[in-house]
This record gives sequence, C-alpha cells and structure tokens, in this order.
Amino acid sequence: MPEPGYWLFKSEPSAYSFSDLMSEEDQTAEWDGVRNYQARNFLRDDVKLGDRVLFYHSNAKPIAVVGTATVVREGYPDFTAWDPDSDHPDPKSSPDNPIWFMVDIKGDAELPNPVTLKRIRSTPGLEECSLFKRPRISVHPITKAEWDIILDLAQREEN
DNA sequence: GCCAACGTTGGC
DNA sequence: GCCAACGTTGGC
Repeated sequence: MPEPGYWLFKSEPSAYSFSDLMSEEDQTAEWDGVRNYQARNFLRDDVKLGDRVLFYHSNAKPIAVVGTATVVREGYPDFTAWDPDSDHPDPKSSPDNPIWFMVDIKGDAELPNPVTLKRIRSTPGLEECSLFKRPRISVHPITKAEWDIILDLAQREEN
C-alpha cells in the first residue's frame, strides 16, 4: 500500500452529521452533493481508496473536527445531480456527461474530544491549513503532519 | 441573523 | 473575456 492521502471534509451537521455517518449500515455513505469545481476536482482526481478523512462540522456548535473516516470508493459520477428530486439537482449534468463526482467514505471513530476551529487556529503547525487559505470549499487536502497534530489534540481536552 | 469573502452567472 | 450582480458559505 502506498502512503494514504489526508483530507478534511466539511459538513453541516444539520444536513449530515458524523453520527449520521456512524448510524449508516456499515458506517458507509456516498459523499454526494458537492457542487463546487475545486472540491469536485479533488473528489474526481485526487481522493484515493484508503485515504484518511477528518470529518468537520461547519455552522455548528461546536465548529470542530469530530471524527475520522476512510475512503472506501474512489471518485465516480454523482448521480444525484441528474435526479430532479434529489437535494442537489443540476440539470446540466447527465449520465453521458457527468459534471459532479463523489466518493464513498466509511466512518472510523469519533474523536475523544472534538478539535475546535478556535483550537486549530491557535495551534502551532496548523497555521498553513488549507482551511484558512480557501475558506469556502468543502474538501481540503491536509498534510500528514497536520493530521497527526489534530489527532494528538483530540486526545487532550481543550483548556 | 448578519455579513464578508468568494464563486458563479450572464449581459455586453 | 470583462466585470457587475447575484448567490452561497460559513464564522461570528
């Protein structure tokens, strides 16, 4: 196995939370509904089987990384785009010419302590997080070093 | 609920 | 291809 890649996926828990993922059969879900080209490119081209994912709650209390997951299926067309009854229809996308892509992830474990955005902001080594550079995309690449720091923070309560 | 930042759309 | 208007994200 090559070294996995590391990612941070954002979700609004009111729409889909980490506990929703853990409640799925086999803790596995389609990461559908991404409708941003940069994020789409990551999902289509760069997110690989076996890559590790930090699950981040945006617009939430707390705003924080709350769990980890693993990519169990690589990029494939997001068929919810051409379903007019889905939550994120896009009439420009079709089976013959898919615009949007998704992956499947499997939830691994809830973090012992959520790692809040505030804490991420104030922790040395996390200043360069993609989260801060492109604040509005829902899929962010992170480095192994950043992954390790965040998982380490999760072992200790925020003071 | 506000609003800043940024992505997208569409007229020209 | 420019750019103003508009929509969305997401922290506060």
